[in-house]
Amino acid sequence: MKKKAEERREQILRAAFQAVSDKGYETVTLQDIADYAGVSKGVTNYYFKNKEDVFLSLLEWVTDRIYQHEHQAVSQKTTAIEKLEAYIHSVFIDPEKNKKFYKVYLDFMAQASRNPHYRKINLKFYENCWKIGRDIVALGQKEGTFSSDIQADTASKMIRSIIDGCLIQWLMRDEDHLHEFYKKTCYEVILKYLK
Amino acid sequence: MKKKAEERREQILRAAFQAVSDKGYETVTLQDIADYAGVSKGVTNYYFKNKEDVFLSLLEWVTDRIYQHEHQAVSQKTTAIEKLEAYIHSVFIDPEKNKKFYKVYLDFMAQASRNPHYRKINLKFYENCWKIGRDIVALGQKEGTFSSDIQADTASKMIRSIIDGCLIQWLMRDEDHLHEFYKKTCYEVILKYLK
Amino acid sequence: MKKKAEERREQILRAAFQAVSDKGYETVTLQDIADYAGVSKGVTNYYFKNKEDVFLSLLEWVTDRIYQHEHQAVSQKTTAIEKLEAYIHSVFIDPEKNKKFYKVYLDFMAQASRNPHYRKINLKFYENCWKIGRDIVALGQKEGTFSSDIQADTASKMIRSIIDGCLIQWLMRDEDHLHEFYKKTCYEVILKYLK
Amino acid sequence: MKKKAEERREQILRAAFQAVSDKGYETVTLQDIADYAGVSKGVTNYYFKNKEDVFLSLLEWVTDRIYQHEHQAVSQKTTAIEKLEAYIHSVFIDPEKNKKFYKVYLDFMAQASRNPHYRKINLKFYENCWKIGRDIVALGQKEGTFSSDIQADTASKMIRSIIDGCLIQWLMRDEDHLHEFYKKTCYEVILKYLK
DNA sequence: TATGAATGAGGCTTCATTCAT
DNA sequence: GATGAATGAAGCCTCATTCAT
Repeated sequence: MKKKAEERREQILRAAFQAVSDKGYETVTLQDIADYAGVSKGVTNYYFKNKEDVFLSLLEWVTDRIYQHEHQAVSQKTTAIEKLEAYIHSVFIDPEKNKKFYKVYLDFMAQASRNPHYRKINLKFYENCWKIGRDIVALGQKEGTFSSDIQADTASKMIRSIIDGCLIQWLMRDEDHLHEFYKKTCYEVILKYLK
Repeated sequence: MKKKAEERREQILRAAFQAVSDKGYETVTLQDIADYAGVSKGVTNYYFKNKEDVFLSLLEWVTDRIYQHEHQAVSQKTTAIEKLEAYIHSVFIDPEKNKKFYKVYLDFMAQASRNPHYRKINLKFYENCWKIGRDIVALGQKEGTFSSDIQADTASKMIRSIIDGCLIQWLMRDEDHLHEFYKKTCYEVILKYLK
Repeated sequence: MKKKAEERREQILRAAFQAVSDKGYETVTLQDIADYAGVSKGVTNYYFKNKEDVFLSLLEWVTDRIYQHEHQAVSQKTTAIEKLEAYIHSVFIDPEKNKKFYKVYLDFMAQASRNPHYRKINLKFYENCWKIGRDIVALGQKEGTFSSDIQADTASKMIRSIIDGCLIQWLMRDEDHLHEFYKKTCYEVILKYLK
Repeated sequence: MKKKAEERREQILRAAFQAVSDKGYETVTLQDIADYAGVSKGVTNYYFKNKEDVFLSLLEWVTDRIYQHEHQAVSQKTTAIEKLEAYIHSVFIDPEKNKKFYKVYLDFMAQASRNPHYRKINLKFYENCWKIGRDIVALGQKEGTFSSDIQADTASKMIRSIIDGCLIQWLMRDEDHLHEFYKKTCYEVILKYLK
């Protein structure tokens, strides 16, 4: 039954993800989430302590999924350049998915700016992302592909800043066709920075 | 009397800015704003059509102020490098102010991701910022300081992406002392990109 | 200045009449009335104690005007039948005016059913109307036109009941062209009753 | 469970009827209705979309109940005169009930004069009432009791006009003992008209 | 006299949460 | 486990009224 419960929770989180993406963090109601999940209103309160608990769980779940996806993509490549490409490629997955995630992610960052619980979960996500970046940079330096003037640690922070900065700006412009532009340019900026 | 009303509106916007920064876009109430402004509850509805009108006005007001400040800083310098430095310097003004603004700005971007009214105001802000960046890059290219391989237009988008990406990451980490790090590194990344 | 004030009050009452007819007793605001009167918001409170005072004055003013009009019409005729015709004619004046008045009058009767102040004013109106009816019936009986089986007093109550009943039903049906039907049939019913 | 909900709605409508009768359409609050129903404030919004929905439902419910009552009374008699008597008797049921209903009904007519939703419901009520009247008149004509000069259709409109006109005037006069007078005279006027 | 800025009470409505079934 | 009826807190908004100018 532990198994069943786990599935139920994920079903709700998945619904919550879609619901929040559609309606926004503060606008979405527990009723909305229940509707999206195709369950009754009470269920959410049965599997989660309260609304905030749903959202904290959602942030954790979604950032972890994103990270796993990125990690997997990168780990399948061998050279630093290939890994960097794979990373960017997995991050800029496609307009639909990026939109869905970054809408929710912006909501959570807005919360995180005032609520340490969200901040803590986001920090874990950051650290995972930084790790990916740091490893790529370190590998590139070992390969001689990237400049040894830069610090892998510092670079990892910048890589994620640039990625998030680009995808947020892309989201704000609300023109799907620019996705390609931001993906390509983001990659170029990072590459030039690392070389 | 037109004058008086204008002052009143700004007084309320100023209060709203502080209130939203403290409590968050969705959490803040009109009562909060009135309290911050030291006026009665009804005043907000007297000077603004409704809550959303306050917020739209606030976004417009605050982004315009920011832009004016940046513009002024840059226009006082003559070389591209000086201008870029001045730009970064005026953006990364200080931890307190950056925190205050980016908290509110994140809130608004979260709204903008679903509400075209906010998106439109933000786009105007973007365009202003891009203009600053584009002019600096174009000048740098004319001076021979910056590479002529890059497009000023493209670069201007990246400059702002990097800036916002850095400041958001900085805000999320909630460590004031990192402000210096992000400011310096942001500048370096941009410079390396432009050269 | 007593004169001036009286004119101002009437200007406001006239505006209030139109405003209430358009928007309804409970929906209309003092601002609406001021707008209709082309004066500033404060004026209403200057010439009337409060909102209820405006409405009480309005009911008094409008019912008195109606009565004066009816009275004048009837007094110009000599025979009972002519007077009755003139009465009905002046009551069923035209669709536009009947609509305007009965909308307001219904509002006031709804109030009067619970508020004795309105009830008292309406009673005065009733008594005026009854007087018209009673005089017509008495004259008709003296002439030998109307049956002497009926009591003039009783008949006067019925005459007004039938009139109001007809015009209210007409108003509720919201078909202007039925005005003629109700006018004609109302007259016939009364006549048959009196003969 | 559908059953339970239906009962709840009726419980609320019953409470609303009493509350509106006591306090008036515009004065009554949802809190009042909840109090009268002995439930919490939220319940009303649970069973009805909003305040207007409560009122529309109330008008429909109450006019239907009245009609059913009248219809039943009439259908138990066989001759036209008996039916007419039964109709008047069921309409002029007693001062208490007439007061309660006509207070509410006046409120609704005041609304109906501007709001087509109310008007539509009232029209259905009218049509039901007219049907009762028309059938009585037609029967009377077939029996030879009533004049064949009048049109049943026209008469049905007049019958209801006279009834409403009398009961409204009676309500406005606020003297319970006059109930008998209006009942008797109303009947006489109608009878004389039909003969 | 007249204006309209300011106040604050009060109502509708939404919704997280509880809890009996 | 699951449901959804019921509660009541809290916010937005409207508007009569006051009052300084």
